[in-house]
Amino acid sequence: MLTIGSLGKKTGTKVQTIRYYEQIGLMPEPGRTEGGQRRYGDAEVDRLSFIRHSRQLGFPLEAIRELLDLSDNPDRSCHEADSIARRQLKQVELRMDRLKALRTELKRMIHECSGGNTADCKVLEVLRDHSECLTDHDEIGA
Amino acid sequence: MLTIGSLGKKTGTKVQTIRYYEQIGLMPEPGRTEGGQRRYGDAEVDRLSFIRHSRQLGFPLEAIRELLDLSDNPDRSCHEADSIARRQLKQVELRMDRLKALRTELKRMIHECSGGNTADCKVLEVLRDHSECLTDHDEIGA
DNA sequence: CTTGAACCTCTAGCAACTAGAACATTTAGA
DNA sequence: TCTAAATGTTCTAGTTGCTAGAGGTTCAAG
Repeated sequence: MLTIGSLGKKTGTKVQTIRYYEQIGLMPEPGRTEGGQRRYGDAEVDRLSFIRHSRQLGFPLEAIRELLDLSDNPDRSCHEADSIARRQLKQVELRMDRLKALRTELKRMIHECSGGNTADCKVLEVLRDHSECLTDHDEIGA
Repeated sequence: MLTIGSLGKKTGTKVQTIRYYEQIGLMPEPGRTEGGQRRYGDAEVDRLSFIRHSRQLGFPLEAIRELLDLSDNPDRSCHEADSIARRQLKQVELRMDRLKALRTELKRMIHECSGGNTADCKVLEVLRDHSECLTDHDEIGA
């Protein structure tokens, strides 16, 4: 039986995060000691690892909820899990494209900066002038 | 003199967002009509464009605050603006690296999925098994 | 003068945690 | 067995960068 702290260490998860997952129903309510402390078994280690790994792959918690659901019902079609993963791949590729464009523009603007004072700073100039900009995405924040 | 709505249209910013920027002190408090409605001039268009463009390049609002500050003081060294931009470039490159690893793993897991039911779904299997994982970044969510 | 679009403030919500206060329990050593 | 430190508990509020809604006011056109 693991304490919440050792579960956290085993899975690379902060204690607060585990409690948060419990609160939103991603993790089950675990057993407690007499004194009221949480105690976990192997099933919880597995489940939390699954969640963390999925998070590292960028899946949003709602997608993970679905995936866990699928995982709990071994007779359902694999199709759904596959399509969730494909959706996620698309997101990742979209973000990569956007980041590529950003990198290009950032590099250009840094490259052209030659020091001096801000009056003729290329960085600021580029930011001021939107016209040469390659990126006209509506979405923001990579 | 522009209303908040037309300023928004000109700069591709939602009205709520403009008011939010004002609230956190990124945009100045504008003049008002007798009836209390905001009215903007050219300076505000420029400032908001600067902000939006910077946001599109992924700069966090705090960095933009610094950049605006530099921009307001033309005699200060360009060095600071440059280093903010470089910091941002580093962030972007870091994110790209991470996304590349994620894409690889997602592709692998989708590729290996052959249909059937979830009992032997590769997607779920990969998520369950952390051992083959390429990504062991602490940070999450690309 | 009326109508309807656009404005106003204020509050709450989103994702996915993170941090802190104030207190309780557990565990290992003396 | 006692005690002190480490770890646990709940609860609330903060983070970032907005977005949405309620409920009311102002503006400009016809």
